[in-house]
Amino acid sequence: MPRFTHPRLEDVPLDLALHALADPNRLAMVARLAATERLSCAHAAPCESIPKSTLSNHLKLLRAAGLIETTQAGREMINTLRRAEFDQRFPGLLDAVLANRPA
Amino acid sequence: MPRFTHPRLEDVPLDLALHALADPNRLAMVARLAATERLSCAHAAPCESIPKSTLSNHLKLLRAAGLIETTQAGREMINTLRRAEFDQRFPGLLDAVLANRPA
DNA sequence: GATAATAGTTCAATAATCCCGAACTATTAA
DNA sequence: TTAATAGTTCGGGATTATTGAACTATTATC
Repeated sequence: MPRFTHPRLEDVPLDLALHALADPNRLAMVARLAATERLSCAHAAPCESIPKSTLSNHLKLLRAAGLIETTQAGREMINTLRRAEFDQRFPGLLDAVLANRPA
Repeated sequence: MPRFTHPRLEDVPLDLALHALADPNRLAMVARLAATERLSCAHAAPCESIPKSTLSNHLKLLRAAGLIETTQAGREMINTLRRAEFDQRFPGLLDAVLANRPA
């Protein structure tokens, strides 16, 4: 099973971070993680209708953007927001984005 | 000659705004406009090497995102940042993005 | 005025990305 | 062992991005 590689935040360019956030589904997942701390991939999904492979791809993108960390726990993958690190790298950015997210 | 249509900011979804900003060239243009107030398309370009058609397309995207307004002045198109409107629609967002932009 | 130059748009074709079903892997449950 | 679960990876079709070439409108020059 894959052991994921997580980038150092200093290696994440702003563009990549913005791109990761510039999608309703991904942003919804980030918002959930911001509120919930730990979520399996399936539980992080914004809705049931989104296919597994698409979801997996979204989470991969969020990982590459330094937004989430994924660790294996049994047969689940547990995702957490790398909030402190992300906030240190891009001060105020995630707050501003989340604050402007539609309800 | 085209008379551009500019969206009402309330009709601009967050995703579109973030997507518009999630590109180094477009973000550089926004930063220039934030500093310079009025720029023709060519002068808004972040570098010489970027082709005209690409530049035109970038500016179209920025318009669609409610970030810039383009008006014709002679044979130039003058672009200005719709900062007040954008800030009202997405409070703190543009500030946060610009503040985190690489130098 | 005609001609050329300028500033940018639009079009069309190629390149790069995204999405998602199908097949696969690893772990737990029966 | 067999089945179920949780997710990844792969491949191809659909979408989007990039850019050269042709075009349009405006100003400058002769």
